Amino acid sequence: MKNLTKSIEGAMDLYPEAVRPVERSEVWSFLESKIREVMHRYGYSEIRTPILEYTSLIARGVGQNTDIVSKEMFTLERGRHSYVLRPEMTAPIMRSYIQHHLHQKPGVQRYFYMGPCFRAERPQKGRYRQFHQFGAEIIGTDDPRADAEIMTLMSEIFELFGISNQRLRINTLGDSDARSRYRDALVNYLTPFKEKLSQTSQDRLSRNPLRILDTKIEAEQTILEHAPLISEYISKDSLDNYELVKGFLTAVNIPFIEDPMLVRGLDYYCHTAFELEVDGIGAQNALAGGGRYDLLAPEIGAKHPIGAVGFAAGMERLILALNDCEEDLPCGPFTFEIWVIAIGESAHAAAFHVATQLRRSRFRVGMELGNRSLKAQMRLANHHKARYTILLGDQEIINETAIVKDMNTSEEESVDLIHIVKRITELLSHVSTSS
RNA sequence: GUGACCGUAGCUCAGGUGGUUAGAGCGCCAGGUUGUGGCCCUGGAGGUCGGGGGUUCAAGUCCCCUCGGUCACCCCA
Repeated sequence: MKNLTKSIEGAMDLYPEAVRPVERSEVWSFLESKIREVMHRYGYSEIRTPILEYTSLIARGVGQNTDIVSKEMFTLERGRHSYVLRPEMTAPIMRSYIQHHLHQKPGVQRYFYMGPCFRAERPQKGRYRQFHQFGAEIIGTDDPRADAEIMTLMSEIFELFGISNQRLRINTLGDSDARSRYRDALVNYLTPFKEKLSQTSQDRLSRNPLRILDTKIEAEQTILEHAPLISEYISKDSLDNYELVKGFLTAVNIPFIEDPMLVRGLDYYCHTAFELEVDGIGAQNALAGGGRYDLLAPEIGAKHPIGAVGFAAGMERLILALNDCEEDLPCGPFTFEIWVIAIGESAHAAAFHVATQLRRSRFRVGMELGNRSLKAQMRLANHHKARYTILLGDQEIINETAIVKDMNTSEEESVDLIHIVKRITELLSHVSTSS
Protein backbone atom coordinates (compact mmCIF):
# COMPACT_ATOMS: atom_id res chain seq x y z
CA MET A 1 0.00 0.00 0.00
CA LYS A 2 1.24 3.38 -1.02
CA ASN A 3 2.06 5.82 1.78
CA LEU A 4 -0.72 8.37 1.46
CA THR A 5 0.94 11.01 3.61
CA LYS A 6 3.85 11.70 1.31
CA SER A 7 4.14 14.24 -1.47
CA ILE A 8 5.16 12.91 -4.87
CA GLU A 9 8.85 12.63 -5.72
CA GLY A 10 10.53 15.83 -6.75
CA ALA A 11 7.69 18.03 -5.48
CA MET A 12 7.82 19.71 -2.12
CA ASP A 13 5.60 21.48 0.35
CA LEU A 14 6.39 25.03 1.40
CA TYR A 15 5.42 25.62 5.01
CA PRO A 16 6.17 28.04 7.87
CA GLU A 17 9.44 27.62 9.77
CA ALA A 18 10.69 24.71 7.65
CA VAL A 19 14.28 23.81 8.43
CA ARG A 20 15.53 24.08 4.84
CA PRO A 21 15.16 27.63 3.48
CA VAL A 22 13.95 26.27 0.14
CA GLU A 23 10.91 24.74 1.87
CA ARG A 24 10.15 27.73 4.10
CA SER A 25 7.08 29.64 2.92
CA GLU A 26 8.23 32.91 4.53
CA VAL A 27 11.36 32.84 2.38
CA TRP A 28 9.27 32.43 -0.75
CA SER A 29 6.93 35.32 -0.05
CA PHE A 30 9.85 37.53 0.93
CA LEU A 31 11.73 36.80 -2.31
CA GLU A 32 8.63 37.08 -4.45
CA SER A 33 7.82 40.53 -3.14
CA LYS A 34 11.42 41.69 -3.67
CA ILE A 35 11.39 40.38 -7.24
CA ARG A 36 8.04 42.04 -7.88
CA GLU A 37 9.46 45.35 -6.66
CA VAL A 38 12.36 45.30 -9.11
CA MET A 39 10.16 44.16 -11.99
CA HIS A 40 7.79 47.05 -11.40
CA ARG A 41 10.66 49.52 -11.15
CA TYR A 42 11.81 48.45 -14.61
CA GLY A 43 8.27 48.76 -15.97
CA TYR A 44 7.24 45.11 -16.23
CA SER A 45 3.65 43.99 -15.62
CA GLU A 46 2.73 40.59 -14.31
CA ILE A 47 1.31 38.01 -16.71
CA ARG A 48 -0.22 34.72 -15.58
CA THR A 49 -1.08 31.90 -17.92
CA PRO A 50 -2.71 28.54 -17.16
CA ILE A 51 -0.56 25.73 -15.84
CA LEU A 52 -2.08 23.41 -18.45
CA GLU A 53 -1.47 24.06 -22.15
CA TYR A 54 -2.15 22.03 -25.24
CA THR A 55 0.70 19.62 -25.83
CA SER A 56 1.01 20.79 -29.42
CA LEU A 57 1.82 24.37 -28.34
CA ILE A 58 4.80 23.26 -26.28
CA ALA A 59 5.93 20.68 -28.85
CA ARG A 60 5.93 23.27 -31.64
CA GLY A 61 7.17 26.17 -29.54
CA VAL A 62 9.98 24.53 -27.60
CA GLY A 63 10.87 22.09 -30.38
CA GLN A 64 10.10 18.44 -31.02
CA ASN A 65 13.74 17.35 -30.77
CA THR A 66 14.51 19.08 -27.49
CA ASP A 67 14.97 16.99 -24.35
CA ILE A 68 12.11 18.85 -22.72
CA VAL A 69 9.58 17.80 -25.33
CA SER A 70 10.97 14.38 -26.20
CA LYS A 71 11.26 13.00 -22.67
CA GLU A 72 10.46 15.42 -19.86
CA MET A 73 6.81 16.38 -20.26
CA PHE A 74 3.95 15.47 -17.95
CA THR A 75 1.08 14.99 -20.36
CA LEU A 76 -2.52 14.04 -19.75
CA GLU A 77 -5.11 12.91 -22.20
CA ARG A 78 -8.76 13.75 -21.79
CA GLY A 79 -11.25 13.09 -24.53
CA ARG A 80 -9.66 14.01 -27.84
CA HIS A 81 -7.23 16.49 -26.34
CA SER A 82 -3.70 16.17 -25.05
CA TYR A 83 -2.61 18.59 -22.35
CA VAL A 84 0.74 19.21 -20.76
CA LEU A 85 1.82 20.69 -17.45
CA ARG A 86 3.83 23.65 -18.72
CA PRO A 87 7.59 22.90 -18.68
CA GLU A 88 8.51 26.57 -19.22
CA MET A 89 6.77 29.91 -19.57
CA THR A 90 7.97 31.56 -22.76
CA ALA A 91 5.84 29.64 -25.25
CA PRO A 92 2.63 30.12 -23.19
CA ILE A 93 3.34 33.84 -22.86
CA MET A 94 3.90 34.23 -26.59
CA ARG A 95 0.68 32.29 -27.18
CA SER A 96 -1.15 34.65 -24.85
CA TYR A 97 0.39 37.69 -26.56
CA ILE A 98 -0.85 36.52 -29.94
CA GLN A 99 -4.24 35.31 -28.69
CA HIS A 100 -5.12 38.65 -27.07
CA HIS A 101 -3.64 40.80 -29.84
CA LEU A 102 -1.38 42.47 -27.32
CA HIS A 103 0.70 43.96 -30.14
CA GLN A 104 -2.22 46.42 -30.50
CA LYS A 105 -1.27 48.00 -27.19
CA PRO A 106 0.86 51.11 -27.45
CA GLY A 107 4.62 50.53 -27.35
CA VAL A 108 6.59 47.40 -26.65
CA GLN A 109 5.19 45.05 -24.02
CA ARG A 110 7.15 44.16 -20.92
CA TYR A 111 5.94 41.20 -18.85
CA PHE A 112 7.17 39.37 -15.80
CA TYR A 113 5.94 36.10 -14.37
CA MET A 114 6.52 33.72 -11.51
CA GLY A 115 4.98 30.32 -10.99
CA PRO A 116 5.32 26.55 -11.08
CA CYS A 117 6.65 24.57 -14.05
CA PHE A 118 6.96 20.82 -14.44
CA ARG A 119 9.54 18.50 -15.95
CA ALA A 120 9.70 14.73 -15.48
CA GLU A 121 13.41 14.51 -14.67
CA ARG A 122 15.15 12.61 -11.88
CA PRO A 123 15.32 15.07 -8.98
CA GLN A 124 18.66 16.24 -7.63
CA LYS A 125 20.08 19.33 -6.01
CA GLY A 126 18.52 22.37 -7.68
CA ARG A 127 16.32 20.23 -9.91
CA TYR A 128 12.79 19.24 -9.02
CA ARG A 129 9.83 17.86 -10.95
CA GLN A 130 7.71 20.77 -9.84
CA PHE A 131 9.94 23.81 -9.79
CA HIS A 132 9.30 27.51 -9.93
CA GLN A 133 10.46 29.98 -12.51
CA PHE A 134 10.39 33.72 -12.51
CA GLY A 135 11.41 35.78 -15.47
CA ALA A 136 10.71 38.65 -17.81
CA GLU A 137 9.98 39.12 -21.50
CA ILE A 138 10.06 42.11 -23.82
CA ILE A 139 7.82 41.47 -26.80
CA GLY A 140 7.45 43.60 -29.90
CA THR A 141 10.94 44.79 -30.77
CA ASP A 142 14.28 43.63 -32.10
CA ASP A 143 16.07 46.63 -30.62
CA PRO A 144 19.38 45.44 -29.11
CA ARG A 145 18.66 47.59 -26.07
CA ALA A 146 15.91 45.11 -25.22
CA ASP A 147 18.49 42.31 -24.98
CA ALA A 148 20.70 44.47 -22.80
CA GLU A 149 17.78 45.58 -20.63
CA ILE A 150 16.71 41.99 -19.98
CA MET A 151 20.22 41.00 -18.89
CA THR A 152 20.56 44.15 -16.79
CA LEU A 153 17.28 43.47 -15.04
CA MET A 154 18.22 39.85 -14.43
CA SER A 155 21.60 40.80 -13.12
CA GLU A 156 20.16 43.44 -10.80
CA ILE A 157 17.74 41.00 -9.21
CA PHE A 158 20.54 38.63 -8.28
CA GLU A 159 22.78 41.50 -7.24
CA LEU A 160 20.00 42.71 -4.94
CA PHE A 161 20.01 39.37 -3.15
CA GLY A 162 23.74 39.64 -2.59
CA ILE A 163 24.79 37.05 -5.15
CA SER A 164 28.11 38.53 -6.13
CA ASN A 165 29.88 35.54 -7.70
CA GLN A 166 27.52 35.46 -10.69
CA ARG A 167 28.98 34.87 -14.15
CA LEU A 168 27.07 36.01 -17.19
CA ARG A 169 28.03 34.07 -20.33
CA ILE A 170 26.73 35.35 -23.65
CA ASN A 171 26.83 34.33 -27.30
CA THR A 172 25.03 34.98 -30.54
CA LEU A 173 23.34 32.20 -32.45
CA GLY A 174 22.55 34.24 -35.58
CA ASP A 175 19.39 34.00 -37.61
CA SER A 176 17.84 30.79 -38.90
CA ASP A 177 19.72 31.01 -42.20
CA ALA A 178 23.07 31.24 -40.42
CA ARG A 179 22.08 28.48 -38.06
CA SER A 180 21.20 26.07 -40.84
CA ARG A 181 24.42 26.84 -42.78
CA TYR A 182 26.44 26.43 -39.60
CA ARG A 183 24.61 23.24 -38.82
CA ASP A 184 25.64 21.79 -42.18
CA ALA A 185 29.23 22.87 -41.65
CA LEU A 186 29.34 21.34 -38.19
CA VAL A 187 27.91 18.06 -39.43
CA ASN A 188 30.48 18.00 -42.25
CA TYR A 189 33.27 18.60 -39.78
CA LEU A 190 32.09 16.06 -37.21
CA THR A 191 31.07 13.20 -39.52
CA PRO A 192 34.65 11.89 -39.97
CA PHE A 193 34.92 11.69 -36.16
CA LYS A 194 31.58 9.96 -35.77
CA GLU A 195 33.08 6.71 -34.42
CA LYS A 196 34.82 8.63 -31.64
CA LEU A 197 31.69 10.39 -30.45
CA SER A 198 29.49 9.18 -27.59
CA GLN A 199 26.18 7.53 -28.37
CA THR A 200 24.18 10.64 -27.45
CA SER A 201 26.38 12.86 -29.57
CA GLN A 202 26.03 10.47 -32.51
CA ASP A 203 22.26 10.71 -32.16
CA ARG A 204 22.45 14.47 -32.00
CA LEU A 205 24.59 14.63 -35.11
CA SER A 206 21.50 13.92 -37.16
CA ARG A 207 18.83 15.46 -34.97
CA ASN A 208 20.28 18.47 -33.17
CA PRO A 209 24.01 18.86 -33.94
CA LEU A 210 24.43 22.24 -32.23
CA ARG A 211 23.82 20.61 -28.91
CA ILE A 212 27.06 18.66 -29.25
CA LEU A 213 28.88 21.92 -28.66
CA ASP A 214 28.24 22.00 -24.93
CA THR A 215 29.41 18.43 -24.33
CA LYS A 216 31.33 17.86 -21.13
CA ILE A 217 33.24 14.83 -22.45
CA GLU A 218 36.90 15.81 -22.76
CA ALA A 219 37.62 13.72 -25.86
CA GLU A 220 34.75 15.43 -27.63
CA GLN A 221 35.85 18.84 -26.48
CA THR A 222 39.26 18.12 -28.04
CA ILE A 223 37.62 17.24 -31.34
CA LEU A 224 35.58 20.43 -31.15
CA GLU A 225 38.65 22.62 -30.69
CA HIS A 226 39.11 22.83 -34.44
CA ALA A 227 35.43 22.79 -35.32
CA PRO A 228 34.01 25.71 -37.27
CA LEU A 229 32.67 28.52 -35.11
CA ILE A 230 29.16 29.81 -35.44
CA SER A 231 30.50 33.36 -35.59
CA GLU A 232 32.00 32.57 -39.02
CA TYR A 233 28.52 31.91 -40.39
CA ILE A 234 26.65 34.78 -38.87
CA SER A 235 25.62 37.66 -41.06
CA LYS A 236 27.21 41.10 -40.73
CA ASP A 237 23.91 42.57 -39.54
CA SER A 238 23.64 39.99 -36.84
CA LEU A 239 27.23 40.52 -35.69
CA ASP A 240 26.74 44.28 -35.65
CA ASN A 241 23.67 43.74 -33.53
CA TYR A 242 25.67 41.55 -31.14
CA GLU A 243 28.30 44.29 -30.84
CA LEU A 244 25.58 46.77 -29.92
CA VAL A 245 24.21 44.47 -27.21
CA LYS A 246 27.69 44.06 -25.73
CA GLY A 247 28.22 47.80 -25.92
CA PHE A 248 25.06 48.53 -23.95
CA LEU A 249 26.03 45.99 -21.31
CA THR A 250 29.47 47.54 -20.96
CA ALA A 251 27.95 50.99 -20.73
CA VAL A 252 25.95 50.01 -17.64
CA ASN A 253 28.80 48.02 -16.08
CA ILE A 254 27.36 44.55 -16.48
CA PRO A 255 30.33 42.18 -16.72
CA PHE A 256 29.99 39.29 -19.16
CA ILE A 257 32.03 36.47 -20.64
CA GLU A 258 31.76 35.75 -24.34
CA ASP A 259 31.37 32.03 -24.89
CA PRO A 260 31.18 30.98 -28.57
CA MET A 261 30.24 27.44 -27.50
CA LEU A 262 27.15 28.53 -25.58
CA VAL A 263 24.00 27.06 -27.11
CA ARG A 264 20.56 26.70 -25.65
CA GLY A 265 18.44 23.59 -25.35
CA LEU A 266 15.26 25.19 -26.61
CA ASP A 267 14.79 25.54 -30.34
CA TYR A 268 13.23 29.00 -30.37
CA TYR A 269 16.38 30.94 -29.52
CA CYS A 270 18.21 33.00 -32.13
CA HIS A 271 20.73 35.88 -32.04
CA THR A 272 21.47 36.70 -28.40
CA ALA A 273 21.69 33.79 -25.96
CA PHE A 274 22.92 33.98 -22.38
CA GLU A 275 23.23 32.06 -19.16
CA LEU A 276 23.92 33.16 -15.60
CA GLU A 277 25.82 30.70 -13.46
CA VAL A 278 27.01 30.66 -9.89
CA ASP A 279 29.18 28.29 -7.82
CA GLY A 280 28.18 26.42 -4.72
CA ILE A 281 24.68 25.27 -5.63
CA GLY A 282 25.63 21.84 -6.95
CA ALA A 283 25.95 20.57 -10.48
CA GLN A 284 22.88 22.51 -11.60
CA ASN A 285 24.75 25.79 -11.56
CA ALA A 286 22.63 27.80 -13.98
CA LEU A 287 20.60 30.32 -11.98
CA ALA A 288 19.01 31.79 -15.06
CA GLY A 289 19.16 31.73 -18.84
CA GLY A 290 17.50 33.22 -21.82
CA GLY A 291 17.87 34.97 -25.10
CA ARG A 292 16.10 36.31 -28.15
CA TYR A 293 13.31 34.28 -29.76
CA ASP A 294 11.93 36.21 -32.73
CA LEU A 295 10.99 32.98 -34.53
CA LEU A 296 8.81 31.52 -31.79
CA ALA A 297 5.73 33.48 -32.94
CA PRO A 298 5.63 32.14 -36.54
CA GLU A 299 6.38 28.66 -35.21
CA ILE A 300 3.13 28.69 -33.23
CA GLY A 301 0.98 30.31 -35.87
CA ALA A 302 1.72 34.03 -36.22
CA LYS A 303 2.05 35.31 -39.78
CA HIS A 304 5.32 37.13 -39.13
CA PRO A 305 8.23 36.97 -36.73
CA ILE A 306 7.73 39.00 -33.54
CA GLY A 307 10.83 40.49 -31.94
CA ALA A 308 11.11 39.17 -28.40
CA VAL A 309 13.73 38.55 -25.74
CA GLY A 310 13.52 37.26 -22.19
CA PHE A 311 15.12 35.49 -19.28
CA ALA A 312 13.95 32.73 -16.96
CA ALA A 313 15.36 31.99 -13.52
CA GLY A 314 14.86 29.17 -11.04
CA MET A 315 13.40 30.12 -7.66
CA GLU A 316 14.72 27.00 -5.91
CA ARG A 317 18.21 27.65 -7.27
CA LEU A 318 18.07 31.25 -6.16
CA ILE A 319 17.26 30.11 -2.63
CA LEU A 320 20.05 27.52 -2.73
CA ALA A 321 22.46 30.26 -3.75
CA LEU A 322 21.22 32.30 -0.81
CA ASN A 323 21.87 29.51 1.68
CA ASP A 324 25.25 30.93 2.58
CA CYS A 325 23.77 34.21 3.76
CA GLU A 326 20.85 32.65 5.52
CA GLU A 327 20.75 35.35 8.17
CA ASP A 328 19.27 37.65 5.50
CA LEU A 329 16.32 35.34 4.99
CA PRO A 330 13.23 35.40 7.17
CA CYS A 331 13.08 32.67 9.77
CA GLY A 332 11.56 32.01 13.18
CA PRO A 333 7.96 32.19 14.27
CA PHE A 334 5.38 34.68 13.09
CA THR A 335 5.50 37.79 15.25
CA PHE A 336 2.65 39.84 16.72
CA GLU A 337 2.23 43.32 18.14
CA ILE A 338 -0.48 42.23 20.56
CA TRP A 339 -1.31 38.93 22.23
CA VAL A 340 -4.75 38.60 23.81
CA ILE A 341 -5.18 36.25 26.77
CA ALA A 342 -8.47 35.01 28.20
CA ILE A 343 -8.27 33.52 31.69
CA GLY A 344 -11.20 31.17 32.11
CA GLU A 345 -14.14 30.56 29.83
CA SER A 346 -16.09 33.55 31.14
CA ALA A 347 -13.57 35.82 29.43
CA HIS A 348 -13.69 34.11 26.02
CA ALA A 349 -16.31 36.39 24.52
CA ALA A 350 -14.69 39.62 25.69
CA ALA A 351 -11.25 38.46 24.54
CA PHE A 352 -12.57 37.53 21.12
CA HIS A 353 -14.21 40.94 20.89
CA VAL A 354 -11.04 42.82 21.89
CA ALA A 355 -8.85 40.81 19.50
CA THR A 356 -11.23 41.43 16.61
CA GLN A 357 -11.53 45.16 17.34
CA LEU A 358 -7.74 45.49 17.32
CA ARG A 359 -7.39 43.43 14.15
CA ARG A 360 -9.94 45.66 12.47
CA SER A 361 -7.84 48.60 13.60
CA ARG A 362 -4.94 47.13 11.58
CA PHE A 363 -2.92 45.67 14.43
CA ARG A 364 -1.31 42.29 14.22
CA VAL A 365 -3.01 40.36 16.99
CA GLY A 366 -2.55 36.79 18.17
CA MET A 367 -4.73 34.76 20.50
CA GLU A 368 -4.67 31.10 21.57
CA LEU A 369 -7.86 29.09 21.21
CA GLY A 370 -9.08 26.50 23.66
CA ASN A 371 -8.64 26.54 27.42
CA ARG A 372 -5.00 26.87 28.32
CA SER A 373 -3.43 28.15 31.49
CA LEU A 374 -2.39 31.76 31.81
CA LYS A 375 1.19 30.59 32.02
CA ALA A 376 0.91 28.66 28.76
CA GLN A 377 -0.67 31.65 27.03
CA MET A 378 2.06 33.97 28.31
CA ARG A 379 4.62 31.56 26.92
CA LEU A 380 2.96 31.76 23.52
CA ALA A 381 2.93 35.57 23.67
CA ASN A 382 6.63 35.47 24.39
CA HIS A 383 7.30 32.89 21.67
CA HIS A 384 5.65 35.16 19.10
CA LYS A 385 7.53 38.22 20.39
CA ALA A 386 4.37 40.17 21.23
CA ARG A 387 5.12 43.73 22.33
CA TYR A 388 2.03 43.91 24.55
CA THR A 389 -0.28 41.33 26.05
CA ILE A 390 -3.88 42.04 27.01
CA LEU A 391 -5.19 39.95 29.92
CA LEU A 392 -8.86 39.35 30.60
CA GLY A 393 -10.05 37.38 33.67
CA ASP A 394 -13.08 37.28 35.95
CA GLN A 395 -12.15 40.47 37.79
CA GLU A 396 -11.60 42.43 34.57
CA ILE A 397 -14.91 41.25 33.09
CA ILE A 398 -16.74 42.54 36.19
CA ASN A 399 -14.93 45.90 36.00
CA GLU A 400 -15.13 46.08 32.22
CA THR A 401 -11.38 46.59 32.05
CA ALA A 402 -8.35 44.73 30.77
CA ILE A 403 -4.77 44.53 31.92
CA VAL A 404 -2.26 45.70 29.33
CA LYS A 405 1.22 44.38 29.93
CA ASP A 406 4.39 45.70 28.32
CA MET A 407 6.43 42.58 27.55
CA ASN A 408 9.73 44.43 27.60
CA THR A 409 9.39 46.25 30.93
CA SER A 410 6.84 43.89 32.53
CA GLU A 411 4.82 46.95 33.57
CA GLU A 412 1.07 46.54 33.75
CA GLU A 413 -1.80 48.99 33.59
CA SER A 414 -5.55 48.64 33.82
CA VAL A 415 -7.45 50.01 30.81
CA ASP A 416 -11.23 50.40 30.40
CA LEU A 417 -12.45 48.07 27.66
CA ILE A 418 -14.12 50.91 25.77
CA HIS A 419 -10.74 52.68 25.51
CA ILE A 420 -8.63 49.67 24.67
CA VAL A 421 -8.12 50.40 20.95
CA LYS A 422 -7.25 54.03 21.66
CA ARG A 423 -4.75 53.07 24.38
CA ILE A 424 -3.04 50.40 22.27
CA THR A 425 -2.82 52.85 19.38
CA GLU A 426 -1.05 55.35 21.64
CA LEU A 427 1.33 52.76 23.06
CA LEU A 428 2.31 51.31 19.70
CA SER A 429 2.72 54.63 17.91
CA HIS A 430 5.12 55.58 20.68
CA VAL A 431 7.00 52.32 20.16
CA SER A 432 7.39 52.82 16.43
CA THR A 433 8.51 56.46 16.66
CA SER A 434 10.96 55.86 19.47
CA SER A 435 12.65 52.82 17.93
C1' G B 1 16.43 6.72 -18.30
C1' U B 2 21.57 5.08 -15.74
C1' G B 3 24.70 4.94 -11.29
C1' A B 4 26.33 5.69 -6.08
C1' C B 5 25.02 6.55 -1.14
C1' C B 6 21.22 6.98 2.64
C1' G B 7 16.10 6.05 5.41
C1' U B 8 16.04 5.41 13.93
C1' A B 9 11.08 10.61 18.09
C1' G B 10 8.38 16.99 15.35
C1' C B 11 13.96 18.54 14.22
C1' U B 12 19.44 17.27 14.39
C1' C B 13 21.57 12.78 15.26
C1' A B 14 23.84 8.36 18.72
C1' G B 15 22.92 3.13 18.67
C1' G B 16 31.52 -1.63 17.43
C1' U B 17 31.80 -7.82 15.39
C1' G B 18 23.15 -9.52 15.65
C1' G B 19 21.77 -10.23 22.42
C1' U B 20 17.07 -7.47 28.25
C1' U B 21 11.80 -2.72 28.36
C1' A B 22 15.63 1.61 21.38
C1' G B 23 18.73 6.64 23.55
C1' A B 24 20.58 12.11 23.69
C1' G B 25 20.10 17.35 22.64
C1' C B 26 16.59 20.76 20.89
C1' G B 27 11.31 21.34 20.39
C1' C B 28 6.38 20.13 22.47
C1' C B 29 3.09 19.41 27.02
C1' A B 30 2.59 19.91 32.34
C1' G B 31 4.28 21.26 37.23
C1' G B 32 7.60 24.24 40.51
C1' U B 33 4.26 30.28 41.18
C1' U B 34 -4.56 28.90 43.71
C1' G B 35 -4.01 35.04 37.68
C1' U B 36 1.70 36.17 34.60
C1' G B 37 6.40 34.98 29.63
C1' G B 38 11.90 34.71 28.80
C1' C B 39 16.40 31.93 32.72
C1' C B 40 16.53 27.64 35.93
C1' C B 41 14.71 22.90 38.07
C1' U B 42 11.37 18.48 37.89
C1' G B 43 8.21 15.32 35.35
C1' G B 44 5.51 13.67 30.88
C1' A B 45 3.92 12.59 25.95
C1' G B 46 5.87 11.16 21.40
C1' G B 47 9.06 5.65 17.65
C1' U B 48 5.01 -0.85 13.95
C1' C B 49 13.83 1.82 13.71
C1' G B 50 10.35 3.78 5.59
C1' G B 51 7.32 -0.88 4.01
C1' G B 52 7.32 -6.27 2.86
C1' G B 53 9.76 -10.91 2.91
C1' G B 54 13.98 -14.05 4.41
C1' U B 55 18.27 -16.04 7.57
C1' U B 56 18.54 -16.87 13.04
C1' C B 57 17.01 -19.25 19.52
C1' A B 58 17.32 -13.79 18.78
C1' A B 59 17.37 -8.46 13.55
C1' G B 60 17.43 -1.15 14.26
C1' U B 61 21.95 -4.17 13.08
C1' C B 62 22.83 -9.53 8.05
C1' C B 63 20.39 -10.87 2.90
C1' C B 64 16.53 -9.97 -0.97
C1' C B 65 12.55 -7.05 -2.86
C1' U B 66 9.96 -2.53 -2.72
C1' C B 67 8.91 2.62 -1.68
C1' G B 68 11.11 7.11 -0.63
C1' G B 69 15.29 10.62 -0.01
C1' U B 70 20.08 12.61 -1.41
C1' C B 71 23.84 13.35 -4.91
C1' A B 72 25.88 12.60 -9.72
C1' C B 73 25.40 11.45 -15.18
C1' C B 74 22.16 13.57 -18.72
C1' C B 75 19.70 18.14 -19.30
C1' C B 76 18.11 22.72 -17.84
C1' A B 77 15.83 27.47 -14.49
